[in-house]
Amino acid sequence: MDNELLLLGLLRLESMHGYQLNEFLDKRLGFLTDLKHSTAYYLLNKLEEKGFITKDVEREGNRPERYVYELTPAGRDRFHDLLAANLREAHMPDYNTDIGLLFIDAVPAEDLREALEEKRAGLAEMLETIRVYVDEHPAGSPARYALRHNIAHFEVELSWLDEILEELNSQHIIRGDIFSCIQTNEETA
Amino acid sequence: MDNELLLLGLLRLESMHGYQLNEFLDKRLGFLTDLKHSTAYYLLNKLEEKGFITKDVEREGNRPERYVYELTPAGRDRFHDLLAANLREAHMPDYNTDIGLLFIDAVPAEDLREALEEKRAGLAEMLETIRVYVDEHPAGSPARYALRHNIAHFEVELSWLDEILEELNSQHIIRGDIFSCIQTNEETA
DNA sequence: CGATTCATGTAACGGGTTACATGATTCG
DNA sequence: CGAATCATGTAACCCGTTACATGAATCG
Repeated sequence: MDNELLLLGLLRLESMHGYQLNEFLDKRLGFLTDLKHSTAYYLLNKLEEKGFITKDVEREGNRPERYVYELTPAGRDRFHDLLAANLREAHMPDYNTDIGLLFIDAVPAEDLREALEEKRAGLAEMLETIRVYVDEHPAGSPARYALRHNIAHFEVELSWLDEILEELNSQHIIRGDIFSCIQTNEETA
Repeated sequence: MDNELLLLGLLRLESMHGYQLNEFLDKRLGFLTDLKHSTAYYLLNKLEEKGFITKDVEREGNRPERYVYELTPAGRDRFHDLLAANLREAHMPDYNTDIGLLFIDAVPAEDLREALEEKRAGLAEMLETIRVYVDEHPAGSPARYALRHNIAHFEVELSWLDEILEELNSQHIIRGDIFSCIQTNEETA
């Protein structure tokens, strides 16, 4: 759904052909999406079938033909619906990362430290590449909001890792395994 | 992969049958996974095919038959590999949420405020249910680490939303649209 | 006796990725 | 001339979800 929103949102301001969209996504929105080329083409076809966009054939010089997509009124409605849903919904911060954490008692302290240091280095590197971009975007622009949001999460991640690493270095020992999890009366829907 | 890790990690300490595993996941690990019953059964079969676990038929009284799974040595190796990978790899904090943020210039300020307030309320509620559990887990236990990690991310999310809401309330206007994104020389792999 | 629990699955679908296919054109 | 760019896709697969199916046993 979010990918659909992304495509509609781009076409809302400017009609584009698939290749052009993919270029934009790669080169200018690389910091907030990984949408693959084939996925984009696939989605464009689907959106056209559903009547949210229309396809126009175009050709520039002797280059291959290209299909320029334009938002329809129905597409504009769809965009607003998806946008409202995205802004309204609270969604869980990803917790799959923490699955490994549950089993740290199975890893020798030295290996654990090494692994987490590596993770930390990777995160720090990602953060640095993002930091460079944030200042290049105009203050108050949506992109800058998104980038700062991202940075905030990277920072928690890093300080979180630092906390664990510090405890590891101070001989702090992890007590208990996964079975020390207590019963949580999770309401079943 | 993370789900596989989770199942292997549970079976590492105790052989279990599918239903029992699912119960444990629902009632005691609900705060860090959403793994569905059918997915768990499917994964168990796959893990058995691959030789990471063995299946034993068991029956208690007149209850339906059940299949008790036990980790094999190959499974133990697999567990350690997946765990090492999980602990080592740096993975991007989810950015799909931010796609909506890119288009906030398309929403009237009042609607935007309302939507974000709703998101905020949802997040705050989730956070409260988690907070209750954290104190009930023994200090230094893996589960507590995971819970606190989760809480930290919820907190950034909330203060992040508060920041935006504050700017909205102080008549701060968002300038520029998605096309104000600059070119980021993302290295193509 | 009806609902819930115990226990295991299958079928269809959804969303996305990877790898592959195609073919002209322009660049070095 | 070979490589990269322009331009669009298909096929196979992967991981996971939803909805459905089954059937005995126990609970209230």
